[in-house]
Amino acid sequence: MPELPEVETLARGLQREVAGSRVLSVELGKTEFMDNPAEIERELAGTRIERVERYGKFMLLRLERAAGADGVAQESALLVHLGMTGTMVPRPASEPRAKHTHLVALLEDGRELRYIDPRRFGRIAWLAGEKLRKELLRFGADPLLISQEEFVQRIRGRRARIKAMLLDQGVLRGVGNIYADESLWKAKIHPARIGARLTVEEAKTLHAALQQILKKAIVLRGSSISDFLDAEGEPGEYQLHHKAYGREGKACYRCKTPIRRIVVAGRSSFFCPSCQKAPRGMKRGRRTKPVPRRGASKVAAKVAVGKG
DNA sequence: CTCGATCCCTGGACGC
DNA sequence: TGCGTCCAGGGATCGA
Repeated sequence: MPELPEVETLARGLQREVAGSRVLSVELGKTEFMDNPAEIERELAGTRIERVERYGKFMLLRLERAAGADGVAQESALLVHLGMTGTMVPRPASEPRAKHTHLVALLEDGRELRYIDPRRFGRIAWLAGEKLRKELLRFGADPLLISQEEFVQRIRGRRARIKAMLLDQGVLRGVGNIYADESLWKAKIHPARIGARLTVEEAKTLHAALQQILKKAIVLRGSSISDFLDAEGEPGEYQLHHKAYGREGKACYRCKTPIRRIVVAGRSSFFCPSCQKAPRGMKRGRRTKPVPRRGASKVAAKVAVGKG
């Protein structure tokens, strides 16, 4: 699945391969996962891709500035989310198109930039000006840029489970299931722990673990799980370094205890039951056991208005 | 606020 | 070999 390291890898590849190219024409396949297919086709055709960058799990194809409805030039971009199985690759136009190719942008040098996505869990949108700005503001901090202080403050400021928080794109943009589990394993924190109950030390450790893992994964060009390939068609290698994700029943690399899989925040969560101690009140097997909260009355809820 | 459930979708794994 | 079934999972949405 493309998460931050995979998207970063692909965005860097596309920056090398297609930045500066002009799009001559556009062909669309299945379009129900696109925000506004007609607009995408119209706006992309004839424009120039100025640069490609990563934003969370999105790739941003920054486009040449063009006049908006009011005649004033505004910034615009094609937002591409790869979902579970999406990829975007430049290929010679003469090469047969892969099955599930849903967007094809013909470039002036005779290549085509192709978006391929069997499951269509991805998203493609064209946005400009204020709409673009507002869309980007929906997302939280970049996990590679967030300071330790801010990370600790955010994590400890909420009562959601840490796994859910790591996956919440409004908190951190770009972390998905693999890297959430890997960083929690490295930091020795159970995925079902409540964020607000982490110690400052634990939160600091998690911040460091997350950044180290993401950086290493980028160096190794991401994890190739469901046939992820970079812009050159090469698989990543980080999947060979996974310590928790996908290792149910296998020995923990630290203590030999078999790795377990539970569902947290609706997602498979792999962890070492020995290194990553379960929070109190969550003993084995028992799910749906909410921690009783003192003082969380309706009165308190009513007062809690007017907070961002 | 936070939760779980449900839906979207296809391919791969598995059982017979 | 060829079915049918189950499952994976990011994100939107909805009800609790």
